[in-house]
Amino acid sequence: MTDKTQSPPTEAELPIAYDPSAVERKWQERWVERGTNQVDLAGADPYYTLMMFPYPSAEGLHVGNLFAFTGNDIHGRFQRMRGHTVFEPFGYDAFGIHSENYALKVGVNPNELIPRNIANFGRQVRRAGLMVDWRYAVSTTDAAYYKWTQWLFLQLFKRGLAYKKKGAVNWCPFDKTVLANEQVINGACERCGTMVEQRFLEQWFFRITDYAGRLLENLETLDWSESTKTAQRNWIGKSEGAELSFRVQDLMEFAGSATVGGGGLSGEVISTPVELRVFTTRADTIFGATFLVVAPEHPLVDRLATEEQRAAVEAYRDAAGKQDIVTRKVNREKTGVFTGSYAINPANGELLPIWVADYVLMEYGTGAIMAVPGHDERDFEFARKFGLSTPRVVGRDAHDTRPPTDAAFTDTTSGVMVNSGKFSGQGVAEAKRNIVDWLARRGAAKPVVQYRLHDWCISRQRYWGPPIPIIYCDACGPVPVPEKDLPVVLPRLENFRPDDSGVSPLARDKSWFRVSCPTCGKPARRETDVSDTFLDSAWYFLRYPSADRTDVAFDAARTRHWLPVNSYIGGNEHAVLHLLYSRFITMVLHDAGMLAFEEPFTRFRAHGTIVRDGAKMSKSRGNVVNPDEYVEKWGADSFRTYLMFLGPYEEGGDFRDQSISGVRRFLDRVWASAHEVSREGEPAAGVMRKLHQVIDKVTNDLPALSYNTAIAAMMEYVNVLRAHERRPHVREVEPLVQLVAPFAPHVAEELWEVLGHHESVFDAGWPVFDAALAVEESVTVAVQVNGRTRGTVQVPKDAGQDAVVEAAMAEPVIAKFVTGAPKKVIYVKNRLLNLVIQGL
RNA sequence: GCCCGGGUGGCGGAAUCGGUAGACGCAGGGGACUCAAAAUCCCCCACCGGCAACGGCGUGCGGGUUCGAGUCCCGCCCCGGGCACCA
Repeated sequence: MTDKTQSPPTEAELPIAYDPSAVERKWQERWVERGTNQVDLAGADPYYTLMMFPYPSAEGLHVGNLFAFTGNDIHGRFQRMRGHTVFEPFGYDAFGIHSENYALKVGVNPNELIPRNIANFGRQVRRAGLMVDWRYAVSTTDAAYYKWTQWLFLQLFKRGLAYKKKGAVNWCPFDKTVLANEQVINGACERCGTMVEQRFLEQWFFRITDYAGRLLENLETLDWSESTKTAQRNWIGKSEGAELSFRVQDLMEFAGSATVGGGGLSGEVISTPVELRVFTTRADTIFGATFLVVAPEHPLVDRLATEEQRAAVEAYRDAAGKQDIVTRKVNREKTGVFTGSYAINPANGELLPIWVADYVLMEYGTGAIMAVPGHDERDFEFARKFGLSTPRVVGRDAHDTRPPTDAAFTDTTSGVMVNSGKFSGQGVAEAKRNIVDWLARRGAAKPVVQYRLHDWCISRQRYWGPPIPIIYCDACGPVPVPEKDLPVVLPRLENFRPDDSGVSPLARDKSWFRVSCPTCGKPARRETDVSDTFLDSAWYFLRYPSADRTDVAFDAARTRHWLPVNSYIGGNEHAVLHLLYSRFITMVLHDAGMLAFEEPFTRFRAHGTIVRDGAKMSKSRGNVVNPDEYVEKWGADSFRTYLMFLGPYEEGGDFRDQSISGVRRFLDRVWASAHEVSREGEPAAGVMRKLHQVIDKVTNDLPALSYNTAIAAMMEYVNVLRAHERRPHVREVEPLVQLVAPFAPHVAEELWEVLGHHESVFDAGWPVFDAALAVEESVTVAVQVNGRTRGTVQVPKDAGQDAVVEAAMAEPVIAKFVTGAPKKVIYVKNRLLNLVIQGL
């Protein structure tokens, strides 16, 4: 059977050589002619498969893009072959700083640059053979798209979910724009790496914090990668704790009909002591509080500062105000100053000095804390520096009462309360509940839930984005642009470079921003900020099925039919922001009665990243893979299949030039098999057995995105198929072509035609697994003696233990280790026999 | 510091429930075909010892549980990513 070469085929018998470029050109044209990739939006059994749409960079398609798209395409093609009507749309996320900075760098207006990039990107994507229905492609930069982004803003505005506030914001001095907290990485701008500064500007925010609880709870219902869910949970950052009130000594608050001022207090003054409220998750440690700390921006700072301390407090606050947000957030030595005031610990009546320190953040909790240096690392550090005491209130046991000396004792699981009055002896969790209850009864505590999540700042003082649809009128205030006047078209600006002024370049175009008020008709001016790119991408999945509609953002019937998205694939770099914002927007529209569901993506999987030679691809390293080159050399089918083969899809892998040849050889062998088929006689039982094992394997691997192992299984089958000196039977090859189709669509179409079919292989269904054909009649059972493998025996499938023991003892190599009667025999059917002689 | 991943041959990686570690592919070695080369086809390929049969050893390190551990438990080390004064 190795004599395949005995009668070499004549020239005429040689199969037509596989020429990928010819095959791919042919089928890409034919798909267009036949409308193969056009989805019937009213089709039955809809399946919406989505991938994160790309930013169309000037450098063109990156292998990482293609890796992501291909994985999604395979999923879509597979679902189609299984009988679904599959919608696999494509689009471009082309607004934003990334595009604008590049335009600035090369000196080309983004209005020209972006369409050029999109054209190039589209060409590359088409070449890769994606099953995209281009009739529903979108670009966020089209007025027909961003009209609805603006509409979306108005929906939030209408519901009080969009508001303007002046706040400390992250300002990138290089990009000259405000950044969301999410876009600041280790204190630096995520785009350019410049250290971010603090500025106070009027900004538009979305009230995503109103949805924090739902965004967190709903995660339980989603079929998402656990790591993505964890990232979202951490970002939302729920903390359950308590708000505690500390009465400030000798400081009163006046209410009622009282008047305060020149003439002193009037007779009917109602005065109450000022309460300083703190948030804590460790109410159990209240007996260990030795001081309080307020943030420099805390509204009570002025009143807390005593005469003697006023100068020091003001100096400290001013210095803190000049610092950028980042410096404050980075770990560094603690600083602070005593206000001169004291507060009363509601638990034991002790007087606690009140400090101002910038390690307490105004944005979180109440902007004030009770410091328990014995049991909090930061408070410990602060207490050390300023010579404050660090008593112990939680010990390893009831006798462990001496103050921690080296570090705070932060263990909350095993500790026992000490030095805590009547709560001493209780466990931490128990004490926490009891102390909050006890203080609550006296009006000094209430249970509170806090989130780390901040409201979403959507203003950008930049050019390349959708103008925020608001008009400012001196008489009427901020007025939303009436929906009938949308879109507010982004005007073409020749000078779109941002400057230090803190206002958008759009503020230079007077003819654009000067308008009359939609309400009163008086002269007014437009908002000149544009919105965050993340807003563009927070709803694009809603737009796709309705991309051809000009009258609505998303058509109700189509949305009902297609959404939520069945499968969403994307990069983990968007695991937090994009997915969180999309979920938020979906919830808002759900609450507005426009969507029946509140979660947009039923299933999400993050794909891995591709590195090359063990390192991230980057221009500076010179290890960037240009897909065009490889498609040219090996064909899109080989390239796609190789990308899926180089590692587990959800982990990515290492790109090696040499290794593509193995995948190409595999496709060559499939090609040859299809051209050599025989229609005579019957398929070989052994081949059919392997075939059905592989059908089963591939059918299970594809939904799990285990593409690399599916390909390995198909390779194994081809090895079996071609191991015999015979022409393969048509029934051995047809299912193979179907299995290969999602990976290598062009070759599969060609071979399907060669095998005599007229319809697209993607409309030919999926091979049906026949368990009876896949069954092996004999199996190899490993035989161990005392747990060490000593050999194998070939036995009939499902053989009983006695038969296997007998077969094993018949093998001298095994029997020689059996030195006595087995004390115990472990038999795992069809797998393993273990004879235990010694031990036990 | 905290939270996620991950560590298996020369390389990329398999091993679904604790059951023959290294599937599949690349690279390498040998052979067939060829005037020759490419392509194709066949064989070998963790490491140590051995001509071989075979034996030993082996999944980052150290312990443990088990008849049996890449897989489970405890304690570490290293690499990649995310968060980072969030009370």
